[in-house]
Amino acid sequence: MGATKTEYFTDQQNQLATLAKALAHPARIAILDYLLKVDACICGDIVNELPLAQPTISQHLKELKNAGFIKGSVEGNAICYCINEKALEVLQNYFATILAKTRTKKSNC
Amino acid sequence: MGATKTEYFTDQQNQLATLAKALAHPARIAILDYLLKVDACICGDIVNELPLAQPTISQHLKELKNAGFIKGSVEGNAICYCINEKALEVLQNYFATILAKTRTKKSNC
DNA sequence: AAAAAATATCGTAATATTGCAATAAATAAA
DNA sequence: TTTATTTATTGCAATATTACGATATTTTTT
Repeated sequence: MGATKTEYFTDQQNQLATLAKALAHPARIAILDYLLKVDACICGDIVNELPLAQPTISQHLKELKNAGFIKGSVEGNAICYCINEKALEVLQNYFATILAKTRTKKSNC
Repeated sequence: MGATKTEYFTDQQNQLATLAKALAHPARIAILDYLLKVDACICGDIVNELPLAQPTISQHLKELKNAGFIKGSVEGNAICYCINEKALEVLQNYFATILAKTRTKKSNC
């Protein structure tokens, strides 16, 4: 017990849950907020911006990158991060779809 | 260490992270899928539909309800659950907004 | 080549989540 | 009111996440 039983769910269900999990921490939302604000991609700046240690930020960036919310490119001895539309599109599409579906149904409870 | 430092982030950041966390499990996505499919609100049926024990389903339903994704109403000795648009609207709005913002910026990395 | 700067990784302690058996609570049916 | 039905709660073991010091890695600068 204790482990999520992913094998019992569909690929789509697991994918959406994985995307949601990547956003399930305020620091990762804050990182997206910051990247949206500064547009240009920074990295060590995020460490200065948020009250978390460098290894912690690095770990959060890795999760956002793995999930497809950001991308990073080497730039000198730094790494430049910025928003990746990919994961956002999947979620935006999901919520738009189920909201539309819900609205046609006139919820009855 | 080990605990999320919510006090260091904005209310909005914490709220979005909380909503995302509620969806960060395939069983909870599956519950939403099922509620969308059957429209009418069932409850013990979800236990029959998913390969998880009743207390586990009950716990997942509680999390979805607390986050605002579903609502439940007493119906005889059963409880009828159905989709609640509230939380969906917040997320749909969030993703639409940041996707639009991202697209105006022509990501540069 | 050595030192500096920027990130990533490792190891680990603290905390949170997941899943379920056992059991409680609440209402319906007999 | 007793029994059945349905859902919630409790307690706990297994697993996952969070945070960070120490350290490794990579590239730039000197």
